[in-house]
Amino acid sequence: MGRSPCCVNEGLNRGAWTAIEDQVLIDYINTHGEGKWRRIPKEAGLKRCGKSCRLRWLNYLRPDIKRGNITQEEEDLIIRLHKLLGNRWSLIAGRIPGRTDNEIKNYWNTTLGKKVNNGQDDVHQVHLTVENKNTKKKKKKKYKTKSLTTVLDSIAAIRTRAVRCNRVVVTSHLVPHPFVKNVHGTALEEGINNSEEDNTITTATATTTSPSENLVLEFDVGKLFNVSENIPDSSDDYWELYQFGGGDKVLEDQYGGNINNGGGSSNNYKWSSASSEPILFSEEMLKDWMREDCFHHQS
DNA sequence: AATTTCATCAACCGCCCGCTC
DNA sequence: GGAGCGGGCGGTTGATGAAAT
Repeated sequence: MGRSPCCVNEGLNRGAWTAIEDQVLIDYINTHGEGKWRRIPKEAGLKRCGKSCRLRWLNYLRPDIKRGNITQEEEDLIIRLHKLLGNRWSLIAGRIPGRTDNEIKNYWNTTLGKKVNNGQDDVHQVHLTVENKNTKKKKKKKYKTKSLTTVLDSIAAIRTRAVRCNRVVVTSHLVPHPFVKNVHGTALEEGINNSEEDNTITTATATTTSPSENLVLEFDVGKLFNVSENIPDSSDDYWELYQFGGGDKVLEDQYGGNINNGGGSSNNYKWSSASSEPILFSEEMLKDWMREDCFHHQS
């Protein structure tokens, strides 16, 4: 049995919202509050899908939405958050007061994606010849810049949803990198040194039968990112973002975790969902993340 | 001035997840 | 345990105005 549609489309208005519709929605939500979106069209007398009402409210009508151009500070933050979180626009928007995920996503796709693109090397400078729908009648092809997401997708599979990352595949040509060497030393060929004294990643194990094969890292992300014990160094990016976003409380809210920050020894921090599939990262992301200055090496 | 191309962004679409029954 | 619902999310589309030709 298929999934029932979110609403009956017949007789519903589509496209841009009118000022009257906006006012009806605002009045209704001011009286009854947010939520129960599917009830709203019926009860407020709007000829709109409940989802459409939700979107209109969240992206446009909400009183706390900030209007106007994205500032330089916000832009920097978006870039850094995107580096950290990928295309998880709602999470990024959650760290930027007054901005919506839709707005940030649009801003990225139209402006920042290109900016960041221009600062990268050739792998991002991919152009595709595609037929533009608007010019179809002219039988003319033009170049259209692919979105960064699409470009990255063409390089490797990227899981953008919040997942429990417990296995990472590092392609063979990236394995002899300082990060891997520093963390695992000669363990690549001899088996991973899993002692707690000398490894930053103390809970990781890795398997490979020869140096030419892809390295599969398996680890317990809960232990790896035990925020109560391994608070990042105040000099690194993550710590800044962590502080900006409100620290433990935000992680708890966003990931549904239960963070023990009271000095106890238990680690019950959890991620929102689990997957046993390995996560593949693009070469560019791996290179960037493996920069020496990305890691705080414990002495 | 007219036409074409480009940039922007609100809105839509389809998928996913958590919750309830 | 599974079906269905409600809500959330990210990707994509299309209308519109600006800029270029």
